[in-house]
Amino acid sequence: MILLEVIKSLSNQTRLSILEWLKEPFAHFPAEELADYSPDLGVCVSDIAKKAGMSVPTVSVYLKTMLAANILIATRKDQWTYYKRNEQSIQELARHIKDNL
Amino acid sequence: MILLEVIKSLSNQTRLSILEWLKEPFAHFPAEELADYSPDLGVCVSDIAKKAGMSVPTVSVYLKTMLAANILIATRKDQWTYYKRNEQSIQELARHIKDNL
DNA sequence: TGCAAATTTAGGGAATTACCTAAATATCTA
DNA sequence: TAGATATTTAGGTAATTCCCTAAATTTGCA
Repeated sequence: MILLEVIKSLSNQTRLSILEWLKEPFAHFPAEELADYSPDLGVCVSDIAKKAGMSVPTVSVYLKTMLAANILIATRKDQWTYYKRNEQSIQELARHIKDNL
Repeated sequence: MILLEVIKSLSNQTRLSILEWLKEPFAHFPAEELADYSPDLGVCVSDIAKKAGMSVPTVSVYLKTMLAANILIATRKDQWTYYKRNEQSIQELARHIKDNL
């Protein structure tokens, strides 16, 4: 884990919020959009962009940044890319800060 | 704790390194400079700046940023300002990421 | 094949951050 | 009080980040 990369991927309010929204999708996204939601997949880019009130390209890049830091997991299915949290990496981050920072 | 503020204060390699150096001052600063070192106080600004290879003003601002985020503790003594880690806050950060992020 | 929907990639302006030097301030000491 | 040392504040340039629109790509489907 490259700590600086992970921290940078979280050093923006929108990206931090996305991570929180994905913790409980049903609490943050309209039910229609989650019609065929699965915890395996997560939420697609355009739904996240709508929630963030930002353009799809901006959010797409944000998600890729977090994916590169291994904080999110992406799955392409048909024409959608779904993102979910990487709970293991988030716990690893907490552990790393606790023990090594 | 304002998570974003804390994360931003750590989102720079130099600031991250400073936090690590302060974990074990004797492993990272010349013994002469630590002649009257005390864990209560920590290390002074100019010693940290020298170690970082950066100007004193830059490092002074960096340290203030981390102080504002409550990740460091500052003590003014005579004409020196000493900085040490705020271990409690660092553990609180780890806990916050573990439980709330 | 060809259109439609979702996403990604490119390109660019605005805002923020990085980091410097110079100047101002604080504090000790002669 | 004057000088020396440490730090902070101010001010500026360069690099990076933010976040947009336009264009290109991917994939499903008629």
